[in-house]
Amino acid sequence: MQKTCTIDIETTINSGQVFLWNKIEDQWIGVDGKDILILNQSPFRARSSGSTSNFFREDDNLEKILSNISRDKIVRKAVKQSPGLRLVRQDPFQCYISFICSSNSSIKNIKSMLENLCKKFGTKREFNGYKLHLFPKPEILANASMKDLIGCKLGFRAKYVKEASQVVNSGKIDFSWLKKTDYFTALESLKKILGIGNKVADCILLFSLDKMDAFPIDRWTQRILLKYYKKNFDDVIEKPLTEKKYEKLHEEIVKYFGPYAGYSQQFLFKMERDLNKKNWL
DNA sequence: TCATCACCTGGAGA
DNA sequence: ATCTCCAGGTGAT
Repeated sequence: MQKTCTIDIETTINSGQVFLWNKIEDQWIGVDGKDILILNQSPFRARSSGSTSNFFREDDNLEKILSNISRDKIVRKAVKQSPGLRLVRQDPFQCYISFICSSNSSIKNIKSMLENLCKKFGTKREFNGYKLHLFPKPEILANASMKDLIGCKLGFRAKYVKEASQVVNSGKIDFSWLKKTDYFTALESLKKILGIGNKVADCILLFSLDKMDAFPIDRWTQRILLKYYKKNFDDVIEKPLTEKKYEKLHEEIVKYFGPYAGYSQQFLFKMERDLNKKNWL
C-alpha cells in the first residue's frame, strides 16, 4: 500500500512510454490493449475495465532496484528528481505497434497516429461513463487495407504496421513466448520484422515484455550518454548509431548500469527532456 | 560493415 | 508566405 502511494501517475504517463492517454479533470484515462484504465492520484486509485493489473509493475522490488541503479551519481540525481516515475507493463501488441509508429516521429504525432488507428479499427467501449475506442486487434490490422492505414496518417509506417500485425496474427510472433525467453533471443526475433530496429525493439522489450536489461538508445539517450558518460563508454558518438555500434554500446551500458539498466534509462530520459523543457502528451 | 539518403506528417523557426 | 529542419529510426543501395 505504501509503495502504491509513491507512484506519480502524471510523471509516469508523461515519460514517453505511453501515448493513448488523456487527462480529464483530475484523472488520467488511457487505453491499454483491450482495457480502459482510469487513474487517480490522491487518493491513489487505478481502475481497469478488464484484467489489466500491475500496470505500474507493482510486483517489482523497487527499493532494491532503485538502490541498485542509484550507485551511479547521475541516475541517483534523476531518481531524486522524479521519485514517483515508474516503468509500466503495457499490452504487448499495442506497445509493439506504438513504437513501430514512433520511428522518425514526435510524441504528439505518434499519439495522433495511434488515436486514428483506434478510431478506425478499435472496438468502441464504455467504462465509468467514458466512451473510447480500444486498441485494434492484430487480426483487424493484419487485414486492414493500405488505403485505410494511410488514412490514419501513418505515412511510410503503414506498411510496417500491416506486416507486423500479420506476423502476430499468424502466430510467428508470440508475445507470451517472448516474455519468457531471454533478452537477446527476444531482441533477435523482433528485429526480423520490417520497421523494427534496435531502438524500437528495446522499447517494446522494456515497456511490455519484462526485459529490464533493455536500454533504448534514441537521440535523447545518446545526448545523455555524450553529456554525462563520455568517459564511461568507448562507443559513444555524436553521429547516428549504426547497428553494430548500437549493439556494442548496449553491451557496455548493461555492464555498467546493471540488470535494471532499463530503469536507469527511464529516469535519465525523463530528467533530460524535462531539463530541456520538451513537451509530453 | 559502413556511409548516405529517402521517407509520411505536423509543427516550429528562419 | 515559403522554405527548411527536426521529431524518441529504419530500410535500401
